[in-house]
Amino acid sequence: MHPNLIEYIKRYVSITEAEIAIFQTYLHSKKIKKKEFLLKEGQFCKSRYFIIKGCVRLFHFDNKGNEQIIHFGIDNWWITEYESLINQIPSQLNIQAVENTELLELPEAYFDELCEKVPIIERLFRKIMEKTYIAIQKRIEYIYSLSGEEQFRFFIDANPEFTQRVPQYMIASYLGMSPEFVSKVKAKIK
Amino acid sequence: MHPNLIEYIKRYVSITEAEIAIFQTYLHSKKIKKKEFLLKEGQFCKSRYFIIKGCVRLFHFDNKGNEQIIHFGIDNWWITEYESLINQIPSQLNIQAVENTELLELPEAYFDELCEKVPIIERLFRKIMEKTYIAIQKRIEYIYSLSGEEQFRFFIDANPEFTQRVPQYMIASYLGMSPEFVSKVKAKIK
DNA sequence: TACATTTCTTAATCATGATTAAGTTTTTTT
DNA sequence: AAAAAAACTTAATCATGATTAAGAAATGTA
Repeated sequence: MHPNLIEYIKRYVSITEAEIAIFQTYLHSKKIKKKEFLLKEGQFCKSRYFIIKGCVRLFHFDNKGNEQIIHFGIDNWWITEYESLINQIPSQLNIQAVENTELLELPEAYFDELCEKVPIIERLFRKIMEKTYIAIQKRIEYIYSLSGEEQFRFFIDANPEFTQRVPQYMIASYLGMSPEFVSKVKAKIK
Repeated sequence: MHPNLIEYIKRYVSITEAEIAIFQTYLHSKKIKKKEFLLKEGQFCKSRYFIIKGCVRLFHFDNKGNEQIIHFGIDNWWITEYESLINQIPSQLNIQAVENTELLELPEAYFDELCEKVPIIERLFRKIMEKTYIAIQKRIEYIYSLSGEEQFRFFIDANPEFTQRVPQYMIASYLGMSPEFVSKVKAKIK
């Protein structure tokens, strides 16, 4: 198994070499080029993906036809479209590579089987979900308590790596702001 | 075990009578009166709570000293403050009863033990978290794609029971709007 | 190197929804 | 039933950040 994933897992749970070996058999690696899609609107999402290296964005088109970025994924993040994956319905969202991206794919079809063989995996994903939930709840807190300018400053302070890797207009979209406004705030900061 | 919780569990996983019986031994019932606190800022959150009947709100005070409601919990919802519970840090949020509320308390101290005895519980909570995550991600989608007026209309259409049970200014706070604005929109609807 | 595409910037105007300030209605308490 | 407190309404003014429109800079491609 890729050392990044082993290290990631060990941040959440204790796991044996044998358990890792079994987990490994359920994963296969995948590479997508910049601008390629991992999932398109209307398709069924059938896997969870661990990003070894790269960056993807999860987005949809809002009622006015504007791209709205829901969130990003970068190195050492799990990413998937839960609504499609869990409810087995067509995805309303797209997952697209922002950079050339190297992933590990964990197909959902065998996920329950894996959890029965290696119950610690169930715990791992329960804990990942809890952390993810804490993060998204904080995001809502910031949306409501900070001004647009404060949100942008906070984002670049908290995620300096994104600022390098992701075009500014995508950060604007993620933060629900117009690119023009971000440009104005940026000019003010310098 | 309370029939509401049994029914709730069965929506997510298959569970035997024996497993329910074990789960039961980890729960104790609790009642809080309207305006009483389940958790106060600064305290450590040590349990997950299942609401049998009633309504609570999870809120904090923002930088301007305004109450900001993060979310509500009503009948047949699990509620807790995950950041405090998982990271074992003092809570930044309050949980307060909006109505007299009847709960089942599941202490976190024995949660891992319970999951080892009854592994299906780990799966149950993993699945609950996934559903919860889908819901909160949709909330972010609506925040960014709907106008304030649309968000309010959508909320009351999707949650007519809340409109009856929760004061209007709390719904305003949950939606990140001023009570005056909600009042204006409501007048427009009639 | 030149051309094309993508991304970013600047500035003017406009709209949504906050704030302020009264006043009214409803609910709770005495 | 009266008084007090809590919740809601209305209307005027104001601010944040969107929209529009144009152009500049950066990046990619022939």
